[in-house]
Amino acid sequence: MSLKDVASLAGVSTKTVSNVLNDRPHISAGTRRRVEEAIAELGYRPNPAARLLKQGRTGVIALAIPDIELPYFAELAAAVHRVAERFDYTVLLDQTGGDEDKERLVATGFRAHLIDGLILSPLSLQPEELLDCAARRPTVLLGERFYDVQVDHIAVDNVAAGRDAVRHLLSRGRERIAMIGEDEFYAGPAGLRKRGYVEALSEAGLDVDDDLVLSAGLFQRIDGMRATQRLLDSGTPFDAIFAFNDTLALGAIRCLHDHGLAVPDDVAVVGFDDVEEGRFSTPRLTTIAPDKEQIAELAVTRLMGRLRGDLDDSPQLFSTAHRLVVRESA
Amino acid sequence: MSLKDVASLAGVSTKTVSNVLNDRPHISAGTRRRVEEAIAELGYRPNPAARLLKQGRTGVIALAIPDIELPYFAELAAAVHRVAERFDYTVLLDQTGGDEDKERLVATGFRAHLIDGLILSPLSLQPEELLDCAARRPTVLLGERFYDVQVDHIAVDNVAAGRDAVRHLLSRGRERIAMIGEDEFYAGPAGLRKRGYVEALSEAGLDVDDDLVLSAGLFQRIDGMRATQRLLDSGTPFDAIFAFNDTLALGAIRCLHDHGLAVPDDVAVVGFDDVEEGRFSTPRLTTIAPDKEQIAELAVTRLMGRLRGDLDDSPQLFSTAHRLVVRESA
DNA sequence: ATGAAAGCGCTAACAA
DNA sequence: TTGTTAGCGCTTTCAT
Repeated sequence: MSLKDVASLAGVSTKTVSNVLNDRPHISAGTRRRVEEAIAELGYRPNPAARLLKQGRTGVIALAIPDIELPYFAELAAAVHRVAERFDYTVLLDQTGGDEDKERLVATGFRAHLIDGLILSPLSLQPEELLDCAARRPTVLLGERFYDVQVDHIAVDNVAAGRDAVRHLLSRGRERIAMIGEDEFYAGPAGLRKRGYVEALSEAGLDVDDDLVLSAGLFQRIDGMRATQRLLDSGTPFDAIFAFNDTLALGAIRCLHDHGLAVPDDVAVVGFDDVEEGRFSTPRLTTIAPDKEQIAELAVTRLMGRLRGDLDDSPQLFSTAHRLVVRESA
Repeated sequence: MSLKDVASLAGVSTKTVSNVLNDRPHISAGTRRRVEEAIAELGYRPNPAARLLKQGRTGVIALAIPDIELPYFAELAAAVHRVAERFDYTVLLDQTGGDEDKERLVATGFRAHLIDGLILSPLSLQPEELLDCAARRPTVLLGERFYDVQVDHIAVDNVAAGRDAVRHLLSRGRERIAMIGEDEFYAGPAGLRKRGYVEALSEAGLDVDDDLVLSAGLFQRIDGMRATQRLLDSGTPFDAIFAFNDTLALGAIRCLHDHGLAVPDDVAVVGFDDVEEGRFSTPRLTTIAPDKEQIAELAVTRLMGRLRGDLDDSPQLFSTAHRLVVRESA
C-alpha cells in the first residue's frame, strides 16, 4: 500500500498526500481532512526507504564503540542518544569489540550504510583508514590521538588527566604508584595517560619502575583483577594504583580485598571515567571525571553541522573538560 | 555516482554490474574483471537505500529498552548484538526511558525507521498497543506479562525466580525480608516477582508486612539507596532485602554500609539479573541469574524466523532458564 | 551470458 | 491550491 492508494481513496494526487504528510503549507482544510481520513482508514505508513532514496538522509547516526558492556560506553551512548534526540536523530549502536577487522568494517561502512554520520571510538584503526572513513561521510572520532589526522576529534586532555590522578596520589603521600592499562597502541588515550603518569612522577623526582606498569586486555573488571594479582605475585611493593578506567580500578579493589588489603589504607586507588558504579561501590571510587555530556554534545552537534553543510572550518581536536573527583578510595 | 556510471565505464549494462555486485553466477571471468576494475576506479559503493527500496529489507533490527545505562540492558544488548551478527544483522538501539509516549513512538514506528523487526522491552505500553505494534512488523517482547497478548514473549519465570530468591533468604534463617521494586504496573515482571515473594513467605507461614514492601523509581542504584533509607527511617526491623534488580541491590548495600550495617551479617541482600558488576562488588552479590544469552538467542532467532516467513506457529511465551547464584551478600 | 526496461514508493520541479 | 511527471539507484523479468 502506497501513497497512490491513499491518493486515490482521498480523490487527490500523490503530491497532495505528500504535502499533508510533510506538513507543508498551501493545503485547504477540507483536503487535509480527507487525506488524513484516508490515511487512517488504510492504516497507511510512509515507506522510509523510498523517502530516504529520494532525499538522501536517514535520520540515523551510528555510534561505534568497543564494548557496550563497559559502563563508560553505556553512559556515553546514553548521552549521545539524548543529544541526538534533540535533532530528531536515532542512534545505531555498533560494537567493534576492539577487533581491528570489525572496526574497519564499521569504518568503511560495509555493513550499516544506512547512516548519515558516524561517531567512532577507534581502538586499533590506523590514521589513513580513519581518514578514508571520514572522507566517506561525516565522522567524529572519540579519544585523543598523537598523530595528526584531519578528522574531528573529541577527547579529554589525557596527559593532563593522568597527571592529575597521579599528583593526587602523590599528595596523599604515596610513592610506589602502580599503573594499570599499559597499551600497545601507543597513539591512543592509554599512551597519553601513561605520559601523564610519567610526568607526574618525574615532577616529584620519582623514577618509573617498570614492575609497576601493568597492561590489561580489554579494560574490564577481570582485567584489573588479574593485573593486580600479577602485581601482588611479583612481590614488588606498592601503595597505590592508578587504573586507566573505573572498571579496571574496581577489579583491582576486588583483588586487594581478596588479599585482605584495605583500600585506601593499604593501597589507594584512582580510576578514570567516573561511571555511576563507582559512586556506590565500597569504597566509593576516587576517579577522573570526563564531562561525558559535553563530549556527547560536541560530537553530535559537530556531526549535525557537517551534515547540514553549515560547517566550513577544518577538522580539529576538541579538548573537553575533566576533573578529579575525590571520594573514598584515594 | 551510480551503477550506471560503473556500467558505462565497464562497457556493460547495469544488470551485469548488479550481478557482479551480488555475486551471482553466469558472469564470464573477463566481464567480472572489467566490472571490478570500474568499481575500484570509481570508488563506487552501492546505495543501500535503493537496494532497500527494491528488496524491502534493511538488515537492521531494533532493540528498544528502557535504559542502556542499566547494566542488565547493556549486557542484554551486547548479547543481542552477538547473535544478530551471526545473521548479518545490525542492531539499532532505542531508549524509551520507561516513558510511555516514547515507548509508543518506538512501538508504532512513528519515527519510521529502516527496520526489519523489533525486540521490545515494554514498561508501560498496554496490550492493545503492543498487538498493534506486532501487527506492523515482526516483533518480540521481552519480559513476562500477565495478560495474554498474541505476540512472542521471552522471559524468565518471574514468579518462580522471585520465590527462589526469597526461599534462599528464608533458608538462611531470615524472617523479616524486605522487598524493593514494587511497581504500579502490576502486569509486568515486577508484579510477578512480588508474587513469588508473597508465595515464598506464605509457604513459610509468614505474612506480608506492607512496611517491608518498597517501591523504586527507575531501578537504578540511587533508587535502591533511597528505598533502603526509607526502610531504615521507618524503624521497621528487617534482616534481609530482596531487590528486584542488581543495581537496586547494590544501592541498598551502599546505604546499609553508610549506616554501619554489615552485609550479610546484619542484613542479607539478594539481587536479580546477575550483572557483571555484582561479581566484583564488595561483598559479592547473591542474585538470580537469568540466562541472557538464551534470551538473546531466542529473541533474535525468533525474529529471523518471522522475517524469513518460515515460522507458522502462533505467537507464544518462551520461558527461559534462571538460577540462583549464591555469593557473599546472602 | 548479457541487455533493455519496468518499477519499488516517495519528493519536487513544473504546470495548470 | 492541486495535479502531472520525472527521477532517486537498484533489482529483476523478459528478451536476446
